[in-house]
Amino acid sequence: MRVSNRLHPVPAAPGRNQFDAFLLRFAPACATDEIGCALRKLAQPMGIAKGRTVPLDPAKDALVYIGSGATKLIACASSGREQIVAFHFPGELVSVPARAWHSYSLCALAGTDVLVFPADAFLEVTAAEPAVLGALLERSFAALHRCRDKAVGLGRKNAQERLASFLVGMAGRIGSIEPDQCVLDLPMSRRDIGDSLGLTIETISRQFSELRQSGLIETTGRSRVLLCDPAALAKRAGHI
Amino acid sequence: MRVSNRLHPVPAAPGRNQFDAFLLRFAPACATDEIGCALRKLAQPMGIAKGRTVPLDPAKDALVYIGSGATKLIACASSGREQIVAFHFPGELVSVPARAWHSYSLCALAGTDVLVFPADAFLEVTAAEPAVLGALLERSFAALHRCRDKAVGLGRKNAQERLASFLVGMAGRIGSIEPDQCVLDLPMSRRDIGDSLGLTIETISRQFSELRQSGLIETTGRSRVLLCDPAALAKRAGHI
DNA sequence: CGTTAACTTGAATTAAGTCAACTGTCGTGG
DNA sequence: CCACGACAGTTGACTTAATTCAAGTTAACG
Repeated sequence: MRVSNRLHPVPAAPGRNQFDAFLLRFAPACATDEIGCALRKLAQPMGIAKGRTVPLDPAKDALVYIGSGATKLIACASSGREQIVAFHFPGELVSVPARAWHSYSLCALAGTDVLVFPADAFLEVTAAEPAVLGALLERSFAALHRCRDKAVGLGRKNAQERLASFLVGMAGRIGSIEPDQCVLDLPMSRRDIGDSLGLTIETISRQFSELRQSGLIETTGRSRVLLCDPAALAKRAGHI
Repeated sequence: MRVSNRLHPVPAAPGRNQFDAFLLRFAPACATDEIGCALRKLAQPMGIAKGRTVPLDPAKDALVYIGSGATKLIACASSGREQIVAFHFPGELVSVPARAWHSYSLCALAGTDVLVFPADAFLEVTAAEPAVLGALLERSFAALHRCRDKAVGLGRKNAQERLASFLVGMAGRIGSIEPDQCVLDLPMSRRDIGDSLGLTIETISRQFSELRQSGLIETTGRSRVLLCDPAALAKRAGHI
C-alpha cells in the first residue's frame, strides 16, 4: 500500500510570484538561465474564480500549473454527460488535450491561481533540458497510475468501495497527517464526487450515511470529513 | 475527433533483433553510443507464451517494450476482481508500477516478445538524453489521455456505448485502413473485452448481437469483426 | 470427427438510477 | 444577531440496466 501521494508543500513565497514557485518545483536549475526566461514568457498567469473554467485555446494542447486553490478536469461525452477525470491541488501540473474523443475542460473548485502554457511551445523550449523533462515524466507517470487506479474503481467496484477509495485517496493528498485518524476538508461538492466516481449524487449521499453509521467516518457541515480508521476504510475500498 | 492512434509500423528487421527495433523507435540517435550500450545491458529480452504473465520483479517499477504480439495490463483488486487497464501492441512501451492500490500484471494475449527494463535504472541511464525522455513523455501523455477516455466510458457510458467505443478505438490501433469500413482481428477474448469495459462476458455478447442486428458490424469466427460504418459506430460510442 | 472451451441466449435477481419530498447549511440582509 | 431564502444534501419508493444463474450453440483444435 502506498504511503502517500502528497507533494512537498509549495514553499511559502513572500515576494515571489506563482512563476517562481513553479520554476522551483519543475526546473530548479533553470531559475535564472535562458530556459527559465523562455518559460516565463510562455506562462500565462490567471486567477480563476470558483466555478469558472480555465479559458484554454480549443485548438492547442495545454499544460496548466496549479499555483493555489483546486481544480477538476471534466470530460464531456455526448448528451451532456460529464465525468470528472481528476482533481488537482497546488503544485501539480495538468496536461489538458485539445482534441480527443471527449472534450476536456478544467474548472476551479475554489478561487485558483494557475499558469497556462501551450504544450507544444513548452516542450520545444525544454527539449534540451533533461531535468525538466524528467520532472514532467515523473508527474506524468504518477497521473497515469492514478488514472489507472481510478479506472479499476469505475470498472469493478461498488458504490461503497468507490467512495471509500475516494476518501482514502483524498486523505493521502490533502488530509491532515495524524496517527490513527485523518481530517479532510473537501473542496468539492457531492455532485463533483458523484461525477468523479461515476455515481449519482443520491448514491453518494447514501454511502456517506452508511460509512457514518459504520463508524468509519464522521462529518461536520458539508465539507469536513473525519476518517476515524483510515486502515479499515482502505480495506473497504477494495485495495489489495 | 482524433484521426488515428496508430504508430508507424515497426520496421521489418531482418538481421536486427528486438532491441535494435526498440532503439530505432525511442532513441534513434543513440544507436551506437554509450547510452545505447547501457540500455542494451539493461534490457531483458523475453518470449512470453499466450496466456502467460511477464515475470516482473514485484519490488521494482518496470518499463516493458512490446516487440511483437499483444498484451493486456491487468489490475487486481480485492476478492479476485480483475480490471484490464490497457491493451498493448508492437512498438509500445508500458509502465508497470510495482506497488499501488491495486496490483498490476502484464499478460500476453498471443505469443509475445518483450524487452523488460527496470524503470529506475532506465531513467538513470537516459537522464541526460532529452530525446529519449521526450519520446517517453510523449508516449506517457498518450497513455494518460487514453486512460482518461477509458475512465469516461467506465463512469458514464452504457454497455452499448462502451463496446462501440472499444471497437472504434481498436480500429484506430490495429484495424485495416479502408475508406468506409474497417476490418479488425481482435486478439482478445470476450472475457478480456468484458474485463476491460467493466462488464460481464454475457453483456458483451448481447451487445455484439445488438450491433450486428443494427447492421453496424459483422463478425466471422471469434475474432474477426467488420465495422461496416465506423462513423455511425463512433456516434453510438458517445464521442462528441 | 469428436471434444472442449468460448460464445450466445433466456429468465430471474439486484445494485444503482430516477423521481419526489423533505431537511440542513450557509450566506445575506433586515 | 437572527430570520430568511436558496441551494446542497438526505431519505424513501419505484424503475431499470446490467448481473447472475442456467441451458443451449458454435468455433477451434487435435
